[in-house]
This record gives sequence, C-alpha cells and structure tokens, in this order.
Amino acid sequence: MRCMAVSARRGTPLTAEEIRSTALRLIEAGGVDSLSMRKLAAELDVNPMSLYHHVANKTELIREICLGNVVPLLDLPPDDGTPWQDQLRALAYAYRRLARTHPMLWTYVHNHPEVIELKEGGLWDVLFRILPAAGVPEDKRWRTADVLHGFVSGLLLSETLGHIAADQADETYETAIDMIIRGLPEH
Amino acid sequence: MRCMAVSARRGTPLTAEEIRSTALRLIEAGGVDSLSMRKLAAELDVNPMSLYHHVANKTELIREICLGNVVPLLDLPPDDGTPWQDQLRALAYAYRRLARTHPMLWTYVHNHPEVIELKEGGLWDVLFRILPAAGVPEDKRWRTADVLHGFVSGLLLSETLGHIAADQADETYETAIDMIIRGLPEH
DNA sequence: ATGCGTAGCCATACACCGTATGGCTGACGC
DNA sequence: GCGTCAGCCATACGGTGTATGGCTACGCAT
Repeated sequence: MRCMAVSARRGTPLTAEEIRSTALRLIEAGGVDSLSMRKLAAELDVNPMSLYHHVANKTELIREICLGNVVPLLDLPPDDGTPWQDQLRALAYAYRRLARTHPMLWTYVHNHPEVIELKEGGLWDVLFRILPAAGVPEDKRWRTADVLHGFVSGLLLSETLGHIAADQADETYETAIDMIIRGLPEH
Repeated sequence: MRCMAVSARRGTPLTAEEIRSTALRLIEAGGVDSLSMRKLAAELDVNPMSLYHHVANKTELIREICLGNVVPLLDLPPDDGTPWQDQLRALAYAYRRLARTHPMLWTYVHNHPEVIELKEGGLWDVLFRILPAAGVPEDKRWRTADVLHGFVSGLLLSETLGHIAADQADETYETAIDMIIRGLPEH
C-alpha cells in the first residue's frame, strides 16, 4: 500500500524483515563484531538513522534476528514412538545443523547470555521428553539437561571456531553423541 | 635502575607486567569489551599512547595476558600412580578453578580462537596420558580429547554465563564428570 | 665535554562506532 | 484545509583503536 514518505535513494520503504535479513547476511559474512549500523545502512542504501525507525537499537536488532530468523530454523524431532536414543541423536544433529547454518551468530549468542536468556525454542521440552525415557530420575533431569546442553554447545563451539579438524568433524560429533548416550543411566 | 625519561604524573616507568595485571583487573571487573586502552591508561595514570611502547596493540595485549597471567594458573594433576578416573577428575576440577578465577577472560577466549589457537598449556599432554589408561584406542585419542575439551568448556561456559543455577553448579559439574567417565570405554 | 642515539612519554589527529536530537516531507483522517 | 504522524535524514556528541611525529633526559662513544 505504498505508504508515507519514501527514501530519496530507494523506491520502497524499509521493513524490519529486510533489515534483519541483511544484517544476518553481513554477520555471517564477517562476524557479529564487524556489523555496524552504518555499514548495514550503507548496504541498504539508506541513512544510518533511518534504521532506528524499525529497530530499537543494535542489541535489540540482534536479539530479533536470533528469535525471528535463527531459532525457528531448529527442527525438533517429533514424538514418534522411536527409542530415546534415536530421538536424542536427531535432536543433536538438528542442533548441529543450526550451528553450521549460522556459525557467527551462533557463537555470538553462546557467550552473550543477555541475548536469549530464555531457554531457546522448544529444545528443552524435547529434552524433558527424552530424559525420563533414558532412565534419568526426576530430581536429576534439570541437572542432566543442563549438562547435555553445555556439552553439545561446547563441542559445536569448538567445531565452529575451527578447533576441530574439518575432516574429522563428523566422526568427532558422532563419537561425542555416542559417549553421551553411553553416559546416561539406561545405557 | 631508574631509566630514561619518566612520566610527568608517575614516579616509576611503566612495565609490561603492570599493564597486563591492571588490564586483567579491569577485564574481570567489567568484561573484555569494556576494557579500552584509554580507560587502562587512565587507571595507570598515563597517556593512552604510552601503552603502545610496551604492547603492540590491544589484541596482542589480551593474548599476552592469557599466556602470561592466566594459562599458567592451571595446575595440572601430576602423574602419580592414581587411577585414570581420579586424574581426569583432578584435571576437570583444575580447569573449572581456572574458569572461575577469570570468568570474563575465559569466556572471551572461548570464542575468539585467534587468541590462543595453540592448544593451551600442558592440558593436552595430560589428556593424552589419561586416555590410553581409560582404554581409548590410539586412533580415537585425538577425537576423544577434542570431545572432552569441548564438553567441559561448554559446560563451564554455561556456568560462567549464568545458565546454570548457582546453587546447583557444583552438583551439575559432578554429574557431568561422572557422565564423561561412564562414557569412556573402560567404564 | 660534547654530541648522539634512543627509551619513554605525550599531544594531536583520523576514521570509525552507536545513537540523541530535532527537522523535513508527504500521505492520511477529519 | 488542517493536524497528525510515519518515514527519513542531517548534525552532533562522546566513545573507540591507533598512526604520526615531537619532546625530554639518560647512557655512551668520542
């Protein structure tokens, strides 16, 4: 519906989604730290201050990208009747796919807790569906869920940062998930 | 030996060690990102540019702090005759002590790989001493070492960032190490 | 003694950052 | 016609890392 005053240099008005996806592209191209409101504005062919009519500030922008453009990409395994081992494996690999799709943002999030302090997506629901089946007693489920998440995040962080040889990454991850499954009560 | 021209506002000349320890203090007080050369200089009662006669630049300064003032604090378990489980546990707890001593720098390092790409301290030597005793076949030792390091780092990151309830942190870590030990071949 | 090299320090300046403030334009409801 | 307001932009402020070059005063060779 072609609304309001329109940029001098652009045909169509900005949208929050356009800003987010462009920002995400810049982030994945050069890291979160290399994203600046000014570069983002230049990429969108717009004055830096125009961005602030669509996003509150930079950190809020990043938060919205995470919640709107990244977290939803995690496809959680359904609650079919398959053994808990298979479901846990599926969850782990979905998580890895997410990390590899947006490595820069993923590493950023994993040490800027303020971005998503809320437990991400339905991941924890799935974990709490799996753990009882794995024989983890109720009073240890929270603890175990934290451990599993910490383990997997840490390993993915190592991989993303290049601490793990690229040609070994697949086998390493498999080894890791096997180790986790073996470590749960109902081996 | 009181050498050369001396600061107008200070009695003694700067030293690299003084710069590093002050920077480390500021980092642990407010996070790595809040450290600036200007604040650091102010804290040392010196002109910002004076720092550059003792350190190459900011990232190099941080690297030197890690290598000189943090990594050496990791006290690796000795090669006494104790079972590998005990040695692994000792290593894990030494690592945790380090993370809790310098949480800010620790989290920073764990997603700025360029800082210490070199495998930190003698940690890996100890791991490679333990893994054979734990029954890990030679062709899987590197992989397993990567996994263990990723796991433990990730969990400590979670803890440091406050994702784990403080009153549960001890038990959670214990649970984690138990799980790792159970997951290794020679349970 | 005298002059020089140089270690240590500092003043200035540049390019970049996030964003507060306030003003412009033009579409809309009344 | 007119007020409101969405969208955009120009300017400015205080912060950042650090390049450049100049100052001082010591140690040393002459």
